[in-house]
Parts: sequence; C-alpha cells; structure tokens
Amino acid sequence: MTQVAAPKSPRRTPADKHDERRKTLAESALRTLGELGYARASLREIANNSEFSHGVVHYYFNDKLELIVYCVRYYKQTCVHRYDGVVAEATSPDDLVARFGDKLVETIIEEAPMHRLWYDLRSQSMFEESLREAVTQIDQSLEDMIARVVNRYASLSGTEAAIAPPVAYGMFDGIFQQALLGHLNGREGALEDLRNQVVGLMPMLLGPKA
Amino acid sequence: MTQVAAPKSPRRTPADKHDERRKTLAESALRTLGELGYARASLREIANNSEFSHGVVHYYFNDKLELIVYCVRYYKQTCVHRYDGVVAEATSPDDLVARFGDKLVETIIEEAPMHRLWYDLRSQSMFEESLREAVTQIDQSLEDMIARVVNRYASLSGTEAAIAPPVAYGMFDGIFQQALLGHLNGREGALEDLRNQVVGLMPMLLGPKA
DNA sequence: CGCGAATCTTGACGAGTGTCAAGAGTTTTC
DNA sequence: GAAAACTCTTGACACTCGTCAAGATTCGCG
Repeated sequence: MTQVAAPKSPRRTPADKHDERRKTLAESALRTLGELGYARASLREIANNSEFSHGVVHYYFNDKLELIVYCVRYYKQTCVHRYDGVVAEATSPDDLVARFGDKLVETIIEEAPMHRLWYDLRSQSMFEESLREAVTQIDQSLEDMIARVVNRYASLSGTEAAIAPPVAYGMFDGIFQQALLGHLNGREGALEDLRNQVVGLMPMLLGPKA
Repeated sequence: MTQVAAPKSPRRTPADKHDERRKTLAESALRTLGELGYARASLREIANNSEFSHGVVHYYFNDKLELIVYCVRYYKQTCVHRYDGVVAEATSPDDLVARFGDKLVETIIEEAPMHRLWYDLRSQSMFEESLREAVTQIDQSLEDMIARVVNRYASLSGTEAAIAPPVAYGMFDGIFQQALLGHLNGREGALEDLRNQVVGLMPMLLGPKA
C-alpha cells in the first residue's frame, strides 16, 4: 500500500498534497493519452511529457490502469457540466438548440484528443473487465447531462420529451462520434453537418404539444 | 514484396491458394481479435489459436496491421448484408421494424466479440492514420445498409424518410453500441431495451404521410 | 522418382513494456 | 540542527512484442 492516511494534523496540507500531485500528474498524462491513446501511451512517454520521471507514477498510483482511470474520471468530471450554461441561459427552444449545437461543435474543435480518448477507453472496457465500472459511471453521467438538455428543451417547448434518456443519449452520442471521426479525418463539413443534424433532430424528440 | 502474381495457368489454384489461406488465417485471427481486441492480440497468440505457427503471418501479410485490416474487412463484408433478408421479406412497416429489431438483438448475442472488435478498430483509427481508409469505407457501407432498411420502412409506410442516411446510421449505431456495452456488462434487459428502442424510434424517422 | 518451387517452422534479434527496489534529494518535525 | 518522513530519480528486472532470416517440410509437375 503506497497510500498514506495522515490521521493527524489536518492543518494545511497533510495529504491533500497527494491529491494535488495526482491531479497535476493526471493533467499532463491526459495530454499524452489524448495524443497516443490508451494502448500506445507508455508510462515513460507520459512521464516525458511531464515534469516528473517515469518512476513517480507508482508512487501516486498502484499501476497504469489506475492512473488512466483516474485521468479520464478527472477529465469527464469537468466535462459533464459543459452544457449547464446552455441549459440555464436558453430563452427559447430554438435558442437552446442553437447553443447546444454550437457547444458540441466547439468541444470537438477544442478537445478532440480528449473525446477520442474517451471512446478509446470505452471500447477497451468491452475487453477489459477492470475498466467497466468507471466507464459505466461516466456513461451514466453523460446520459444525465443529455437528459437535462432534452428536458429543458421540452419544457421550453411546453411539452415533454417523447423518448427516454438512454435513447436520447445513444442517438446524440452516435452522431457526435460520427462527427468526431469525420473531423479527425479532415472531412470538411463534418462539424457543420453535426450542427444541422442536432437542429433537425431535436424537434423530433418531443411529444405532442400539451 | 511477398505478393505473388502468378500470371499464367489460371487453371485450378495457381495463386488463389494464397487468397484462400489468407481467408483461413483471417477466420482464426478474428476469433483471437474478438477475444482480446486490437492492441492485446499478439501475432503469437493469434497463431496459437490457429493451425499455423507465428511466423506464417509474414508470409501472407506484410505486417500486423495489414492482417487486421484484412480481417475486419473480411468480416464486415458478410456483415453488411445481414438485413437484406429483412428488407426483402418484410410485408408491412411493423413487420419490418420487428424483424429488424430481432436481427439486431440476435447479432449482439451471436457476434458480440466481432462487434466490439469493430468499435475497437474504429476508435484506434482516431489515433492511427493508417486505419482510417478502411474504417471510412466500412462505415460508409454500414451507413448504406441502414439507409436500405430505413428507406424500405418508409416505402412500406407510403412516405419518405425525414432524416438523412448519416443521421439514421449515427443514431442506430449509437443505441446499438449502448446495447452491446450493456450486454457485455451483463446488464439484463439491455437487449430487450434495444428492441423496444428500435420499435419506438423508427416511426419518428418518417416524414408526413403523402 | 526427383527436383524445384511453394509453404511453413523455428529460433533469434532488438526494441519497448510495466514494475519495483534502492537510494538520493527534499521537506517536515522535534 | 539532527532525525524522521516524504518525495522523486535512477537503473535494473523479467517479459512481450513485431519482424525476419535460415532452414525444414510439403507439394506439384516433368
């Protein structure tokens, strides 16, 4: 057990230093992971792109898997509230759907490596049992995120969503993945397509007006 | 160049033997790939689960990547016509959607390892340039496959599809992936959910009746 | 049969991997 | 300011990987 409890002296930084370093390490590890993917990112390469040496990983994490799971959890944690602003500020159904589409496109442009890492990890979890718990949790939080958007859209439209949250998430995840792939392939129009698809799709998710 | 042209004597088996062996090799390689995934399936492991030794791979393929791309292409080739029967035999919109849903569930049950391999490979293509061409082609053929189903459904309903093929493919691919993940996670109900989702979703893809 | 080409096996190579122990360096504590 | 605890580096370990060359084996044709 490398973990330290630090029972006494909760003054300043007893062992939160540990957590801070873990975050620092995670942030630089995410750069490498986003560049190379789960399988090809070695601990040495990760360490090279950080301010530490390759041995330090085993001081803060038990093994490579724990590091990677920590990283993706850390990233998705901030990622899950990306559309909270959209939900809060939207004034009409059309406004919401426009902002939502813009935000989707924006995140592909700005964080494509992170998104492909997520899809990589989720695929790996189909083979690697030990990844499934984390992936399932993250997937659930993403589904909730989409549900908030769709529900807000329905409420602004004065009706209710005609589809269940898992279906909505599955659909948006599917076309998002497609747009990401297209974008990485250099296919121009991939992002514009995504925006239009979202605009076209959203109204179909609503039930009949009350 | 390991490739052999065999210009003359197109009698019996001049160099189609080569192609046949490649297929045989691909078939047993697919078993291992479906079990371990792209990154963890070594050539030695692949060869162990076949009737050959590990060196033979380089007699029929230039490198590991060529083998794997050949394998997935080989598999998806047969896979793309999975719903042709459904399209041909369906007698009514409801009949088609029921058959389609059943077939989706069936293929998850029977070929889950192959499907997760496909998603694995598609994710890897986001990192590995050399995979993109094959992935793009396969993705396109899958989109066409879905388009045939949706168009047939629309035609049986006496109307036209309200969404473009890429959107339809993205949506179904998304919920299919979700169901596959749930199934591999041992979540009971994952497959039943998929069936119901398809039944509920299909009618929403249609435009107003003519 | 016998010879040459096609096919396959074997064994080795160098590079790269995760892991970990030993110790150097740094900070904290008394 | 010495001792203890924490933090980090270094270097080695055992192992796996893709690749390939050299040779054994099998096959097909004259």
